[in-house]
Amino acid sequence: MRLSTTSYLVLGMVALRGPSTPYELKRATSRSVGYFWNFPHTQLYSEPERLAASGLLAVDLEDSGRRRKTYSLTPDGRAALREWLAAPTPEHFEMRDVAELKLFFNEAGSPDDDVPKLAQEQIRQHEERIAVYEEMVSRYGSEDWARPRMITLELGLEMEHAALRFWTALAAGTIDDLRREREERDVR
Amino acid sequence: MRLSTTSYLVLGMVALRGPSTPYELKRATSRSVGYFWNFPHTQLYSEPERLAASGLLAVDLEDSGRRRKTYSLTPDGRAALREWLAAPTPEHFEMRDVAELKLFFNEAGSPDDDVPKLAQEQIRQHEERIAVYEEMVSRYGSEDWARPRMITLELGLEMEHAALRFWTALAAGTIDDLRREREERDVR
DNA sequence: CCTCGTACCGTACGAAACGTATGGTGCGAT
DNA sequence: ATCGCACCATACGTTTCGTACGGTACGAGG
Repeated sequence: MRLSTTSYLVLGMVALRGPSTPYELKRATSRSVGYFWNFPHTQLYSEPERLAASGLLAVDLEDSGRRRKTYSLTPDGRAALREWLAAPTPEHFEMRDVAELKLFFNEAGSPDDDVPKLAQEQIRQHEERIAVYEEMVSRYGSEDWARPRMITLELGLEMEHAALRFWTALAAGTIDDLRREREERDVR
Repeated sequence: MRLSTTSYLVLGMVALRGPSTPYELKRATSRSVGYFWNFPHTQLYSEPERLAASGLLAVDLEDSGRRRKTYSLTPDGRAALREWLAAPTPEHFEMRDVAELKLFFNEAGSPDDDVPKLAQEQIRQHEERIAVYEEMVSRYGSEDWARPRMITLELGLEMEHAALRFWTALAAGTIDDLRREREERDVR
């Protein structure tokens, strides 16, 4: 069976807390590790079931009252967790930011200038951020950050300035690139 | 029809570039706006189709050679984009970071200390990062960052210290909380 | 007691996203 | 002229998402 990151999150959480019910896992993750790996709470009901089916968790059913399942780690589960922890980690992380998206399209404008500008306030905030980024870049030095597809901000100490350079460069450059590309096409 | 963020990304991109084929969109997004909103390239084939079905894009089929569809913005599409840009933006962004997850479970250890520690080098990097975060926090001040469920790091100028405080606090505190919770239960 | 309200807890299910795998197309090099 | 490779498009099975609903305990107020 194929294990996703969410699977390991469950495994890790059960290892951490000992035998747990889905609801307990939900409470324990929501304000901690959930920040690094977000998912709907329904996964905490379905995922342990999958893991139990593969023998990585053991189930214990409540005999009375509320239907409730308590999951605990099996030796196999512990081994899987251990293996995952030991395995090399991808050097990128993913992010999805609606606000930055909007700013992107706003800055870019549309061919006939018909896309509405965002509120002044939002733009001001954006500019402040850019300024902060630039200051940070100058503090941490600069480097090439380009990466193929998929998320891809550098991790570790590199993270800060890679991310910041990225944002800065994006706001400063890429939009011009797109404009240029468009004008070239329009000439033909 | 329900529009997702990806829908608006397509709309915005077509507004930006003018009439485009999916492949052109793919190239244009992959190294720019795709960083803020990642998705598989197949979406750039299916999503415009959906949008065309709702009349937000117009399709133009190539008559010869390679089967190719060129999409362009309709007035309705432009209106939808405009509406989205004008609408209030959620103040959070999402992230998914496997490395931070691993560090979390590593630091936490397991009840019987049977989960393997990560390599020294990874831990060193983590500690360096924490140090940087703490320095930044002290530069930008501090504030409460707690948030309900769902990703939720503050956006804007707040972003840096909220995110940094979060990481710092997480590494320093939450794990102890979980340990404590576990021990309490074990006593009973 | 006993009901009613409310916070707590669990799951079903349709819709969307994902990602791999595959197959066609054109163009330049040999 | 054909071969090879980069370019481009889509099908389709799997996973994830998130909403919406339904049951369960427990305490407050009658």
